[in-house]
Amino acid sequence: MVQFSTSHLDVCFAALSDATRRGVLEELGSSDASITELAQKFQMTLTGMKKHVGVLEQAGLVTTEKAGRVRTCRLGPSGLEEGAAWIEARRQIWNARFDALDGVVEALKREEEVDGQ
Amino acid sequence: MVQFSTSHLDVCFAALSDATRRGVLEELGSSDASITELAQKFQMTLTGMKKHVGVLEQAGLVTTEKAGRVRTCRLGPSGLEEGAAWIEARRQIWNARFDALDGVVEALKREEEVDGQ
DNA sequence: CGAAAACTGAACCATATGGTTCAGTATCTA
DNA sequence: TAGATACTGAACCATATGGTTCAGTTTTCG
Repeated sequence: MVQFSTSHLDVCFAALSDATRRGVLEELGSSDASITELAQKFQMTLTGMKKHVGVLEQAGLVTTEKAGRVRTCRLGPSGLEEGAAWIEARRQIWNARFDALDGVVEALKREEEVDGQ
Repeated sequence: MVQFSTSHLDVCFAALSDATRRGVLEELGSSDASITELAQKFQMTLTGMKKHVGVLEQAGLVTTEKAGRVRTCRLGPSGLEEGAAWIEARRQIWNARFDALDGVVEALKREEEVDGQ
């Protein structure tokens, strides 16, 4: 069974709960960027953006590296895995419960078989 | 392309960023519960737990119904769908980028294979 | 060298969050 | 009807969050 490191899920989901930070992740999905570039894109001071990047970094969602004056931000190596795993595990229980309530027992049965529970 | 209702993702991820609330969701995954029961389980005042339930309800993750004195909480009908969809979409970009970069991706791939559990 | 660019850190501010207590209200139940 | 149970709401508190400004520091470049 997967063990969820509680505190990391905290910071991971908290990082994702801000629209600006999700925007930064999308931005970095298409290309790496400096703090300055991100700050301009999101109409924010350098300092403000640096804080957001700090939060994302803390959550393992991005990594940064400074070369000369410029700190370059890129997507982290596996940041979303844990959060995705937690959500997927919950979703199985979720859907099983609603299938049962709807009277559509097929999915539930299948879940139970796989689950070994 | 999927359009993500920004403000709902905000409240959804924010709701998930607290360990107590994730615990409540797990609890409700096995059975419905009253505010009192949840408060006892998580060693918290009624008022405190009611706030947490309020946050989860706002996020669409639980629904509640009051019968007599007792408010019963249960899992909401589709609360995690949007968050899960956002994460999955990001993960594809994520993984594509790391596939291109090579490196740490092996472990990540293995995770994905096991994911079908 | 000297000035501009890019970041960093401290300090500040308003608001939100996670929790409490206390004082209700509504609903059982004896 | 009286008292216990279950919740509700207001008020409060400490800390966190999202943002700012301002005053640096380090690099780059003419």
